[in-house]
Amino acid sequence: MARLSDMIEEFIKALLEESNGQLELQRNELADYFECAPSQINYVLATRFSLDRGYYIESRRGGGGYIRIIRLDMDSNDYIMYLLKERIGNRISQQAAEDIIHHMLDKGIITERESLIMKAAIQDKGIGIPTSLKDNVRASIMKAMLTTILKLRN
Amino acid sequence: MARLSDMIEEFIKALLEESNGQLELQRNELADYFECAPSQINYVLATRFSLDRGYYIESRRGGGGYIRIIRLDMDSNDYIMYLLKERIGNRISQQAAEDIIHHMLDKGIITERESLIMKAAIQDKGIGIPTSLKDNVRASIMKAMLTTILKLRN
DNA sequence: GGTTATTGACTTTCTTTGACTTTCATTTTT
DNA sequence: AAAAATGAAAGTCAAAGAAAGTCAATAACC
Repeated sequence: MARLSDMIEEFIKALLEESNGQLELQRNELADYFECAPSQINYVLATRFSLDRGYYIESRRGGGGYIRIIRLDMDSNDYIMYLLKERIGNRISQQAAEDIIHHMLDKGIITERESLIMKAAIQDKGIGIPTSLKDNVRASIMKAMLTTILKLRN
Repeated sequence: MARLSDMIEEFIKALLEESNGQLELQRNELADYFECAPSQINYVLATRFSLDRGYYIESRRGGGGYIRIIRLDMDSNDYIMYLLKERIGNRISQQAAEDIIHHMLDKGIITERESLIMKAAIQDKGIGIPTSLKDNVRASIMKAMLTTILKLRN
């Protein structure tokens, strides 16, 4: 039972592929095409095309409005440095960490197997301690793994 | 009069047979089919399709949700099963964990890169919390990663 | 009597929808 | 020409819907 959101995600990714990582679309048009509420498009953008997943969104309202989706393309080493120095502080949610791992896989920094091992390591369920500390422990683990990956690349 | 749980177990096993050891199902659908409470399905999964018995379960909630059941190849994975069931309890030292990872690398179960990522994830330094809990957290993480690897080797 | 099954109420997670708001461009009034 | 009205977008947020999870109470079976 394919989810609508997944179909829209695939559709947008195919368009991005064709158009070299950047595209503009009309929210209502797309909603019409998929016969859904316009706000469904926002949901897909928020959950599947977030910054952590490596996309940047710009838009404009009013007549002639649009939504522009940009696939970010940073050098992999720079990206990992950015994650270590800026993105991950001393706490990070499971969702955000998963999105980052997803993105690293997308960029070919890690293999699929590696991505699954990493996701296992940062799971709430995996980290068996008080919720208040989970995000902190997760941040530490994530940074330790990223540091290792960075080393591997140099 | 065979017990309901046994019937459901048989049913799922037959499906697994047909589908080469991996299948996806809808909890409510199956519960409807057997005219039982949905939570009965969870009971069957917990008691008959546990990791101990060689199955791995994944699921997702919400619209388009599912339950995925994966039959693991117990024979070729007996070392990992041993680790999960016997060797690693609810605590493990960094040294012991590293030894295990090293051994898995030696046996060709994981790649060198994977071994380094795993070691990063279970380092004392990686896990930034009170020493008293470190060994417990490490055990959880280790088991989560091993479980994932089990699935990968299927 | 103790273990194993079954059920149901409640919770959590993820998705979809719709009502309402904001922003911008164009057209109409004054 | 400036101001006001209109219409055409996109944004927000909360409610409804669609699954699966949890847990404790009861029931059934050795």
